[in-house]
Amino acid sequence: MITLTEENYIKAIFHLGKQGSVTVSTNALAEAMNTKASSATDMIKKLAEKNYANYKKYQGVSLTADGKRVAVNIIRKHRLWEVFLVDKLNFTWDQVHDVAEQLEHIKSQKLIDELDAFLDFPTHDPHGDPIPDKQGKFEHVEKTSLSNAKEGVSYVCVGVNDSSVDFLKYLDNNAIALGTVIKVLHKEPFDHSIKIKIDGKELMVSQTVGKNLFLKEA
Amino acid sequence: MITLTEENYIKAIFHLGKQGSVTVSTNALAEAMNTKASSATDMIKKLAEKNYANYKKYQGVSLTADGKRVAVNIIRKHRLWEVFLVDKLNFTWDQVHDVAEQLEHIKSQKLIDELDAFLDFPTHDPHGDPIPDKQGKFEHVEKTSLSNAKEGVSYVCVGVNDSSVDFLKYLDNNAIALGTVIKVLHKEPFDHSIKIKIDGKELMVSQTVGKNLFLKEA
DNA sequence: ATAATTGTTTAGAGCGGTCTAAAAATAAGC
DNA sequence: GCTTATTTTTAGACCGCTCTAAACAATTAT
Repeated sequence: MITLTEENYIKAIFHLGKQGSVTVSTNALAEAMNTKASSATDMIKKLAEKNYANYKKYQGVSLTADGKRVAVNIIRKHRLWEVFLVDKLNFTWDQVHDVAEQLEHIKSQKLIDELDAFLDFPTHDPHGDPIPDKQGKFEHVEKTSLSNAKEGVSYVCVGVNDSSVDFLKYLDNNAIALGTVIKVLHKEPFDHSIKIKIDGKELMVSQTVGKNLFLKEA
Repeated sequence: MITLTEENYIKAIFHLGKQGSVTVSTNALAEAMNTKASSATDMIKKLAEKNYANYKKYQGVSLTADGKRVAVNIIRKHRLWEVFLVDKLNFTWDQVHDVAEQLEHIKSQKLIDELDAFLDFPTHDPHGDPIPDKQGKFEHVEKTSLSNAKEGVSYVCVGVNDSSVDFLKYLDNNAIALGTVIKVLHKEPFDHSIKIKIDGKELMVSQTVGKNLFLKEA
């Protein structure tokens, strides 16, 4: 039996380490989980014990095939529930995260299969992230952060990294949503702020925004 | 903060003690929770501490107004989820219980309000039990068990007590569902089995069935 | 290359929930 | 009413997950 907390750690390792294949430091994991390094160490040991993680002392942690399977499954559930909340229950994209964090741990294969069908097999969640299919297959989107985008090029917004309520509200206030066309006008070397054009209007965004907004070339 | 386990104990006290107002013995509670009496005692103390339960040593436990409010809220969530699973996700009434037991603990007021609206404010769950409204109001159904029904009288099936998979499957196999009209032909004093008529066909059922099937007069 | 800093692990403890074993209170039998 | 049986509570322990404090390894600086 896999425990709630174990699932959450596995998910964190997956996200921090680019699908769990890159090794993640104990501190980074602890920070992501809002716990202390010692707690992370204990959990890492347990995950290694149960064959969900690869671990060598002082060398960080990555996921085994089993661990990745678990992670992808949770992510699938999380994102399907997000679609449900937005499409059927009138949630906005900044309201879904906390609830989906709870719903993702419900254990029932039939539930998730039926939900998938009920939602008509969606491929992306409300933040633009791809939903793994039943086999765990991911459609990998070619995306770059706004910070790494090229001056003078037009992009389409395909996702966000930070999904905090504040950030999503900021985007709403500035008319940035999935599918919004964004042209990069100028990248300021001094403070890494970026001047962009949305729907004819110019807008100056900070480095923080640049790092958390994902685009693909239009 | 109220814990998962606390919620489950409160729910059990509510169900065992006729809406939580009747005092429940430690053993009965422990049995319902599949744990030992010592564990139940500990939890009862904690619930009393937090003002969810009335407790005097060796005198059993009942719910305070607060405790009842919590219980009703969980039951509301449980039953709404059951409706969702059956109406929207093609679950049968014997498949919903375990999943609803998990879903009932999801914390989000908006979630349950929206779900209620999405399901068009249902008043009963798939087992015929009433769903408390947002204010916790219960429609109390006048129901008797088949065992207590009178010979020669016709009834309508309005609910079940035991919602084990086996029992619900048994009912399905014998074409008994909510709304089914049942006429009580003869109650056998010797083994308390009961002869009933459903849809023109006669059927003999055991005392166990009689105790777990709820009817109201047609 | 040695010292200082940073990152990681261990040791020991606490909390929530469970258990067993034993003690205390209540209920039942005669 | 006294004894026996049952129910309930207490005491002490363990597991999962967390913490702090201290030890240990790795990295960086000088």
